[in-house]
Amino acid sequence: MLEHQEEAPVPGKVTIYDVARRAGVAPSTVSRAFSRPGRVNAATAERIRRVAEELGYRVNPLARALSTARTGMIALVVPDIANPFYAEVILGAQATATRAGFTILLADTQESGRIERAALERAMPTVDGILLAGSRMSDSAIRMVSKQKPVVVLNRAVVDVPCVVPDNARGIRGAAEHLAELGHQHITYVAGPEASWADGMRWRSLREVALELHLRVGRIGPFTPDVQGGVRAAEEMGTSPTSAVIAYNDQLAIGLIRGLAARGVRVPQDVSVVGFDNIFAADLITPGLTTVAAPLHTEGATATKHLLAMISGTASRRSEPGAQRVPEQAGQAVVLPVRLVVRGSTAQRSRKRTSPASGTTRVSPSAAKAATSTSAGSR
Amino acid sequence: MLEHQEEAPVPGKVTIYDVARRAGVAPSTVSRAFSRPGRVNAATAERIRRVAEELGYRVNPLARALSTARTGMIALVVPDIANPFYAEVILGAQATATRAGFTILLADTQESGRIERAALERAMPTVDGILLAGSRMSDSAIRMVSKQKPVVVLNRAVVDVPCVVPDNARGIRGAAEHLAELGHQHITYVAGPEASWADGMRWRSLREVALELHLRVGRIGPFTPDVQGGVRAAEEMGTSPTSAVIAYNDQLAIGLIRGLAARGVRVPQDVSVVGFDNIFAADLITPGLTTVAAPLHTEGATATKHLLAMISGTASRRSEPGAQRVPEQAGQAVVLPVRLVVRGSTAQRSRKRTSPASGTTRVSPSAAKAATSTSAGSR
DNA sequence: AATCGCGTGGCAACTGGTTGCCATGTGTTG
DNA sequence: CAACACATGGCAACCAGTTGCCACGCGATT
Repeated sequence: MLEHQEEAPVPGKVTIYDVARRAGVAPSTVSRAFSRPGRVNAATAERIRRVAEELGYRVNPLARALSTARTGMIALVVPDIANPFYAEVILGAQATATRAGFTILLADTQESGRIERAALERAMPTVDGILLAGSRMSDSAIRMVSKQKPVVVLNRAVVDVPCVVPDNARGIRGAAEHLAELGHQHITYVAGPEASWADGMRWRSLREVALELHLRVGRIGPFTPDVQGGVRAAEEMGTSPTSAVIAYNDQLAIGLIRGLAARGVRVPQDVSVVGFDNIFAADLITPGLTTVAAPLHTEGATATKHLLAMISGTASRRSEPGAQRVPEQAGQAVVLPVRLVVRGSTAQRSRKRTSPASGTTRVSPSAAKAATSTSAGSR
Repeated sequence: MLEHQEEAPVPGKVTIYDVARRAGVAPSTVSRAFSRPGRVNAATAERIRRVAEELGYRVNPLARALSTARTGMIALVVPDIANPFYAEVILGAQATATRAGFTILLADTQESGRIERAALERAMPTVDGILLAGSRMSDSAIRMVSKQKPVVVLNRAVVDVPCVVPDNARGIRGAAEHLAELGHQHITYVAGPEASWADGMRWRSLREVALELHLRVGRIGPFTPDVQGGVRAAEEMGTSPTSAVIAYNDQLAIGLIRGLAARGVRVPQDVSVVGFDNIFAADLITPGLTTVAAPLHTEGATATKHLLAMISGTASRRSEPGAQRVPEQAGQAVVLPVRLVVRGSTAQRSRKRTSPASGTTRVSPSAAKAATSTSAGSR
C-alpha cells in the first residue's frame, strides 16, 4: 500500500543478496527461506521475511526458472480464440491454472498447423507443460512434442498422449434419437474441417447410430467451422435438403439456418437443425439452436488438472525429459459427459415435402420430456 | 524433420557450450553469432550456425532474459475472455505481437480489480510490457504500474499513460443522430458497470449530443455488461419504455431485446435499440442489432504496436524503469474511428404509444443511406 | 567422556546466456 | 617501415537464483 519503501525505491531490483546483507545471513539462506520452508530456523526465516518485506523483495521467476527448470507457466494452444467454444475452454483452464499458481501462455494458431508448430517452437522452452486444444497437427507430431514436455490434448484422442474429450458418440446418439423421435428418417451431417479429429468421430458415430435406429444418413462438406461455412453448406444443400440436419458445430448450424432462411427454407418447419457445443450464441438466435452441450469449462479445467499432475510428477530431477508417467490410465482418454439441449430449431417432421411412405405423425412423449431449455450463459 | 539428430538426442539440452566445443570457438562467439549478427565473421557465423543446426541447438529464452532483462513476452490483461469483444482485441494484439517475435501472456481478471492486481503481480517480472484492456483498477494504480513497466491502456483514457480508445463520442453521436432521423425524441441510455470509463464517456457524450439535437435522454443502470444484465434492464424499464434505447454494449442490448420480447414489447416496432461494439453475435440475432462498430481488431493491434515501440525505446540500458518516453504525444490517447452499422433493431418511430405532439413521420434520406449492413465476422 | 546424530547456516558450483574489455592479426595509411 | 585503425575472437564477470556438500554446535546416547 505504501508508495515508498524506506530504502528500496525500485522494487524490481532487490535481490536475495540485498536481503542477505541486510539480514546478516548468506544469500543461500535467503533463498532457502523462501523456496524450502522448514530447512531454515523458524526465527531466522521470520527475520529474513521481515527484511524482505521491508525492502520490497520479490523473487525473480526467471532466475529461479533457470536453475529449477520450472517456470510456472503452461502453454495453451488453440486454433481460434474468437471461437466462443475455445473461449470457454480457456476460461476453465485459466481458472484452475491460476489457482495452482500457474500462468497461462496463450497461442492462437489461426487454424494452421504451420503456425501451431511455430508457436510451440517459441513456447516450449518457456513452459512446464502444454495444453493442445483442437490441434491441427498430425498425431505423430503431437507425440513428438509430448516426448519433450508434458502435454494434454483436448477434443481429440491421440494414442499414448493423455487426452480429454467430450463424449462425441453419446452426444451424436442423443441428437439422432431426438430427431428420430420427432419422426425424421433421413439425416444429413454437415462436416467440419477434415483435419479435425472430432469431425471424423462425430460422423462415424452418426453412421453407427443410424444403423441401429434404421435411419438414413448423408454427408456434405467439409466446411470451415464458422458461420460462413454454414452459409455455404446451405447453398450446397439447397437442391435437396433432408428434413433433419446435424452440424459439426454450432457456428456451422447457425450459418446453415441463416443460409436456409435466405433460400426460403424455414427452420424448424421445413428442416430441423442440431448443432454441437452449445456455445453462448446458440441461445441467442431465433429459433434457439438445439445442440449437444459439451462441458466446455469443465474440459479446460480437467485437462489443466491432469497437466498439472503430470508436471508435478516430472518434478523429480531434471533428467528424462518425457518420462512422466501419466496420472491414471496411460494414454487413455478422459471422456466427459455431454447432454442434449433442446431448443426451437428442431420440430416434428412435417408431412408435406417428405416421401409419402410413413406419413403418420408420432407424438413422442420422451421428446417432450427432453425439451427443457436452458438459460443463456451467464457465468 | 529428422527424428534423431546425430549426437544430440535431447534437443532441449544443447547449450552454447556444446556448440562452441563442436565448432572450435568460445561460447561467447556462439552467443554473438546469434544475438549480434555482424559482430562475428560471416564464415565463422555460418559454421556456428551449421553446427548449431546439426546439434539441434535453440537459445534458452530464460537464460537470455536473465542477463538482458528482455523476455519477449507481453502481458494482456482482460476482464473476461469469454466476452467476444475482448476476443477480437486479443486476436489483434496476438497477431502483431507474434509478427514482432513476441509472445502473449494472457490473464483474465473476471471483472475484479483484486484479481487484476494479483495477476499483474505475477506477470510483471516476466514481461517486457503490459496491455491493459478494460482495466478495473483505479487510475492511480494504473499509473503506478506504468512507472515500472511500459503500459498501454485500451478502452480507457488515463492521464500520463498511453491509451488507445474507440471514438466513443462520435459513435454515440452517430447513434443518436440515426435515432433522431427516425423520429425518436426520447432516448434511454442503459448503463454498464460503474467502474467502466467507457460507460461514463458514452453517457456524457449522449447528453451533449442530446442538447444539440433537442432530444430528451434518461438513464437506467448500472447493469453488468452481459446478456443477463440486459434482461434485468428490460424488467426495470418495463413500466415506461421510451421509443429508443442506446445500450452500453451489445450484450446488454441483446439481453434487453430478449427481455422486452418476453414482456410483449416488440423491437423495432415498439422500441428501437442500438448497441455498441458490433460483436459477432450482433449480426446473428433477430432482428439484427444496430450498433456502433468499434475497430476491435485494430484496437488490439494498435495498442500492441505502441507498446512494442515503447519497449524498444526502453531498450537502452537497464536503468530508469519507467523512463520510456511515449512514442508520439505523451499521454495523449489514440482515438480510433468507429462507424454505425444499421440493422433491423432500429426503425421509424411508430405513431401510436407516443405523445401526439409531432405525429409527422419523416423519411430521412440519410438514414436510408446509412443502412448498409455488414457481413458477420468470418476471418 | 567419547560418539553419534541432527538441526542450521555457509561456501561454491551451477543454470545458460550476454557483454565490457582486451589481445591478436590484418590491412591501410603516412 | 612504422603507426594506426579496424575486424575478430577470447576471457571473465555478471544476471538472480538453487542446491550439493561440508562444518559447526549442541543435545542425546552408551
